[in-house]
Amino acid sequence: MTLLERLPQETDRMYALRTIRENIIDLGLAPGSQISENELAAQMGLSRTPVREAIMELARVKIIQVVPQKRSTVAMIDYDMVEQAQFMRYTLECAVVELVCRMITPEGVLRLEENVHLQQFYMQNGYYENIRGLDDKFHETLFELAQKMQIYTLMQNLLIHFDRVRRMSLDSVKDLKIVQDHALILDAIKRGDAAGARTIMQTHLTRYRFDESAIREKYPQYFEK
Amino acid sequence: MTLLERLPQETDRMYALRTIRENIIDLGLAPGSQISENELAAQMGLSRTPVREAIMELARVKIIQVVPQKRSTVAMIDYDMVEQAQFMRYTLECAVVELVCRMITPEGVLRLEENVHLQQFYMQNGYYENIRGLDDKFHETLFELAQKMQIYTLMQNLLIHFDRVRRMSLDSVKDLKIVQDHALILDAIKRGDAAGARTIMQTHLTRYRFDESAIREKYPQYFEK
DNA sequence: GTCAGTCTACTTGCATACTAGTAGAAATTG
DNA sequence: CAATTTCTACTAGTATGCAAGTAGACTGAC
Repeated sequence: MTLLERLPQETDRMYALRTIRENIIDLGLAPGSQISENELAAQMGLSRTPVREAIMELARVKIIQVVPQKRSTVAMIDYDMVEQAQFMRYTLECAVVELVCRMITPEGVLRLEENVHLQQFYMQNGYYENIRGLDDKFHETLFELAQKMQIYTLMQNLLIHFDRVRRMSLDSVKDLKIVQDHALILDAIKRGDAAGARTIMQTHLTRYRFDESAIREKYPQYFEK
Repeated sequence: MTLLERLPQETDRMYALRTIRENIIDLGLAPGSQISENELAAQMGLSRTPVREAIMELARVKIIQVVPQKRSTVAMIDYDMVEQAQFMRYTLECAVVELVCRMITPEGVLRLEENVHLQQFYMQNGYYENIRGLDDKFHETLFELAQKMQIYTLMQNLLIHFDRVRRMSLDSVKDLKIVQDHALILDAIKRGDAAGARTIMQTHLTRYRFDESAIREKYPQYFEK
C-alpha cells in the first residue's frame, strides 16, 4: 500500500479513508486481498479507531466486505456494482444537466468555460494526463450549479466500483471525443437547450462503458470465479 | 427518546443506528436538539463506540451535524436537503420503473400483485395505517426487480430528510390515489409499457411534494430562522 | 458595576484493553 | 497413519481512558 501525504486540517479518519480509497482504486489494495484494521493502522501510523471508521464507510458501498470476527477483504470486481454505479450516474447526471440549463447564471457559465478551455489547452498541447482531473471537476461543477452536491457526494461513494475498473482499462483514445463532448454540453447550457444537453450527455456517458470480458481476460484473478 | 426492542442478530451499532434514525424521523430527537455520544449511549445502555459509529453514519447525509470538540445537533429542517432527496428519488425511480418494464418476470409480477392487492384490501377495510409500510415495500420491490438495491440503500440514507417532513404533514387524504397509482403502475409493468409506467410514476411521486410554507408555519421552531 | 482572566465541565477524536468468535496448526487418541 | 480434539494466533465488536479543544460560570482586579 502506498501512503499519501497528510492534508492540512485533515483528521486521522479522513486521512485513513482517503488513503484506503486511493489504494483500492489504483490496486495497491487489490481485489480479493485481505486487510486487517490492525495491519492498516500500523502501516499508516494510526490506531485502529480511525482506520476502522474509514473501513466501515467503504463497507457501506460493499467495496470492502467485513465479516465479523473473521476477516475483511477488498471486494472482487463485481460487474453488477459497476453497472449500478454507471446507472446511477447516467440517470442522475442527465437529469442534472437539464436542470442546469434551466437555472444557469453568467457566473456558472464562466466556471464551466474556464474548465473547458483548460481541457482544450491541455488537449492541444498533449498534456493528456491533466485532463482526467478536469473531467471529474466538470461533472462535479454541474452538480454544484444544480445545487445537488449532497447527491453527488453519495454517488461518488458508489462510483469507486466504476473508478477501479476505469483504471484497469486505460485506453485514453477516448479523450478527444470527451473534451469535444464537454464543449458541446457547455454550448447547449449557454443556449438553455435542456433536451440537447441531455442528448449529448447521454452519448458522453455511454462512451465510458467498459467491456467486461476484455477486463476479465486481462485481470482474471480480480474476478469471482 | 423512545427505545426500540432489539432485533435478533443485531449488533449494538445497528441497534443504535436504527434507534437514532427512528427517533429523528418521529421527532423524539427534534430538529435543533443537541445530542451527545455519552448521553445517547447511556440511554441505550451501550458504550460510546457503537453509538458514535451510528452517529457518524447519519452525519454523512447531514441529518446530524457533528462539530468536533463542541457539540452534535440534529439538523434543522433543511428544504434544500428535502428537495435533493426528492429529486434523487424522482429521477432514479422513474428510470427504475422503465427498467422493470423491460425485464419483468412472472415471479416479479406476482410479488407486486400480492403487495397491491393487500394495499387495496386494507384500503377497502379502512386499515389505512397499514398502507404506509406496503407503500414503502412496493417501491423497494421495484428496485429489487431492477437489480438496483445498492442504489436504493444509498437513496434511503438521504430520504430521511424527506421522511421527517412527511411525518409532519400527516394528510392521509392522498392514500386513495396512491393505491390507485400503484395498481396503474403494475398494469403498465405487466403490459411492458415503459413510457406509460414512467408517466404514472411521475404523477405518483409528485403527489408527495409537501408545502414548505405550511410546514414552516406549523413547526417554526424546527426551521433555521 | 464592568471587564478580563481562570477554572470547570463538557464535547468529540483517538488510543488501547478486553471480549467473543473463527481458522488453522499442533497434539492427542484410536 | 487417520481422525478428532485442543491450542494458538488472529479477527472485528465493544468498553473505556486520555487528549485536545470549547463554552460558560466564576473570580478577581479596577
